[in-house]
Amino acid sequence: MARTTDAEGASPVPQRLLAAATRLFAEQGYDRTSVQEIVEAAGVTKGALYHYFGSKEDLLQEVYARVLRLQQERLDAFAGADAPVEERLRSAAADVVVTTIDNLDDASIFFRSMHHLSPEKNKQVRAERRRYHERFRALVEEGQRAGVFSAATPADLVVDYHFGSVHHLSTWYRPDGPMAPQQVADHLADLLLRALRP
Amino acid sequence: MARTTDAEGASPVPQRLLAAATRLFAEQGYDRTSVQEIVEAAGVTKGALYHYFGSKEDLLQEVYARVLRLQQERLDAFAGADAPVEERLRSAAADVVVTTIDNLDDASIFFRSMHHLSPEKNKQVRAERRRYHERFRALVEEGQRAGVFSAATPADLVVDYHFGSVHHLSTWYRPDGPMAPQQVADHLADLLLRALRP
Amino acid sequence: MARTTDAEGASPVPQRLLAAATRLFAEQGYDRTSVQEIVEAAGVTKGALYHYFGSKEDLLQEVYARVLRLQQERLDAFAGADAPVEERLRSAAADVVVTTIDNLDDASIFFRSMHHLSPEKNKQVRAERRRYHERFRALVEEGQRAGVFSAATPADLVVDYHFGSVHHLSTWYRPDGPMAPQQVADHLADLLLRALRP
Amino acid sequence: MARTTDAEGASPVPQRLLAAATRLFAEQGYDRTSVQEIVEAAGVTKGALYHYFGSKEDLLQEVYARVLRLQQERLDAFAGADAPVEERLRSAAADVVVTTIDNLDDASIFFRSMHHLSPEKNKQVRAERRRYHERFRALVEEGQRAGVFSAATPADLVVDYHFGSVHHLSTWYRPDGPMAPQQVADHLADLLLRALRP
DNA sequence: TATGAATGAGCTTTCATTCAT
DNA sequence: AATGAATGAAAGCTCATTCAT
Repeated sequence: MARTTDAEGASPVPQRLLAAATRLFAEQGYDRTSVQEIVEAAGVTKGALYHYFGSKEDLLQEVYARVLRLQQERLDAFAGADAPVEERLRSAAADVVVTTIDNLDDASIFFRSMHHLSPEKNKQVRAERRRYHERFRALVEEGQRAGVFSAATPADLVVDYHFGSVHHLSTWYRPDGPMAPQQVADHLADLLLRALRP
Repeated sequence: MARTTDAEGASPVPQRLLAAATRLFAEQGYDRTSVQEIVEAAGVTKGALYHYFGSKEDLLQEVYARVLRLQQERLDAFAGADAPVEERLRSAAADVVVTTIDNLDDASIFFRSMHHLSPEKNKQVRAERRRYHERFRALVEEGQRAGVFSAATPADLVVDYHFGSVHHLSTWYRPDGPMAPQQVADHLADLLLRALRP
Repeated sequence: MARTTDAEGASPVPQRLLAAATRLFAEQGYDRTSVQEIVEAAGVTKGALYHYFGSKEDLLQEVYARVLRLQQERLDAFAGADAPVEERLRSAAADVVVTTIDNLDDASIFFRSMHHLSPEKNKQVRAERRRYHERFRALVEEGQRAGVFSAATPADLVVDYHFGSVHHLSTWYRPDGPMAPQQVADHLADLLLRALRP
Repeated sequence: MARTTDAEGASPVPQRLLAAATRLFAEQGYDRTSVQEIVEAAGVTKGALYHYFGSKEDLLQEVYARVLRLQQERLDAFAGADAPVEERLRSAAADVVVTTIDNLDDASIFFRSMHHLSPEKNKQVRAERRRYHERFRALVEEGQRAGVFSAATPADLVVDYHFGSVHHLSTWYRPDGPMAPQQVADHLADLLLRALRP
């Protein structure tokens, strides 16, 4: 009866399905992953999947929702801390790197599979994504207004510059490589802060 | 025979197929694009496609090959110019942004569909990609050795930092938005150079 | 008889299920109607349905049984009345038209979905149907023996001729059309009686 | 390798598919017939079916189109003949009965499966059906104006009365029964003409 | 009396690819 | 050089029914 690690008995069925889907979507991409593979990995049948999720796409959306919620919570915590703005930006910028590396699966899916969502759901995800972006941008603008950050570059562009590098992590970062997640995070946050020096 | 895309006097059919495939892959993704759609868009039949290309995947590889060759040529030109290293880096960094925006289709495909290539072909593409990365890194290292760039961050990471933002362009840049390609390019190059200030 | 909507609370669960099934089978056909739709329309769950009915097919059979019982009762009343045979035939022939129009849903199901019943149940329904046919035929034969109806056509065929037109009603009759049910009934009964003139 | 009677080699693939579908739809109904059954009966694969027909529904529509064309042609011939109106109506009314009996499969499908067509296609079929009805009605009206038919009943209703009995044939007529198709046809046409006597 | 999670078989349709011509 | 009929495997999804509670 032994199946894969996500197999039966361990946790409630919806969670098992979500975990299996996350791993497989990240490994193979959304289109290349069949519903059959997902249910086999989760140790259930198709009927069970469709009992809990309306469609394969719904499963993808749930993955997104979970990631977005998590990242937003962390950003809010770091951005709202009681510290100078440059420290808050640095710690938030580094944290998103570490979190992303710790969940490279989620990150791969995030940037690669967004276009598989229906327009409607895509809009929803983009809206939440926007909230995240804006919270980060507000940090940059706060520093620019305070004069501790250069205002030479529009804050929007600064945010996209940094998140580009986060997005890119899943392309090049390897857990068995020479750099620890925290090291990478420190370097990337440092680059951001240095770019913002007045 | 003349199999390459821009070669002399080749039949227009392969080019038409390549162009159609590029557009459709960018719009819908590789998996969501059927061979039938491609041949219809190119105005030929399936038999013709399989006469020129061994498989759908071959078509994708050709798209990659074309993009990679183009970008490598441009980088070589900028990096090898007769100018101070900071100017050469700035112009190369800005140029890749403009070129990417001018060919957002290619860029979308590039970062989204790489994993659809077979391991063998993937290796080939990664090798060429590596050459590109290394030429860029060499520029950074040259500046670091010369003391005009800070050496606080490993050059590799600097390159990935910048290319992350380039990669990210297809996610957020809109041609009808407020910023012209050159403006975006100048800002992003500026951020890079500022981050490298000693 | 208080059948408000099919929603919960109004009437006993089996009736609610039967009413919902009747409407949905008529609207969409037996195969196109899912058990899920039926229980939702009836405001209960699947378990409840399977508590009262052994299967989806049983539900269909109940619909048939109800219709057949009703029509047989009416025919018996009209055919056994104390009146000349031509009046009894005319009123019975007209009544089945009015009753059918008043229950077009039942009629649609009757002629369209009979083949969904298992052979066993089909036989049962056909037997009851036969009883109905024979009571009607007896009326015709009575008139033929009495010389008030022409005997040129076998009574069986006469009955099928008339019931063909009744069957056909669900194809063309529209409640919002120009003719009232009773008008249609009078015309069709008249055609039958005229065809039987010696 | 022996398959059913519709199997490979006999006739072109589309015809084989159409023939197999007609038989199966009539025997089991549209919903109960799987695409798999059709292609097996025709001795081809699913891919072949979808090469020629866009969908299962398209197959049904083709069956309809063929029947409608045939019946319209026959009616036009009989109605336009050079003979007294009562003879033309009688022969047309009898012919549709014989033709229907000769193609009981088509008739079963016709009246049982119309509602499986999409609204769009249903409209198309209804329009052609209407043409047929109107040609027949014109015959009745011609006789009514000429005074050879009673005008007591609206011509529309007369037509529906007769076609009800034709429609009904697939419910009761059995080829191995006591009456030959032509006998049934003569009786039914006779009933119609008798009902129309002034 | 009633729930609803779970099953497993079956459904229609899509698609990259082959091959005789 | 090019066609297009045909394949065969796999896809996402539906559904009547069961059963522990």
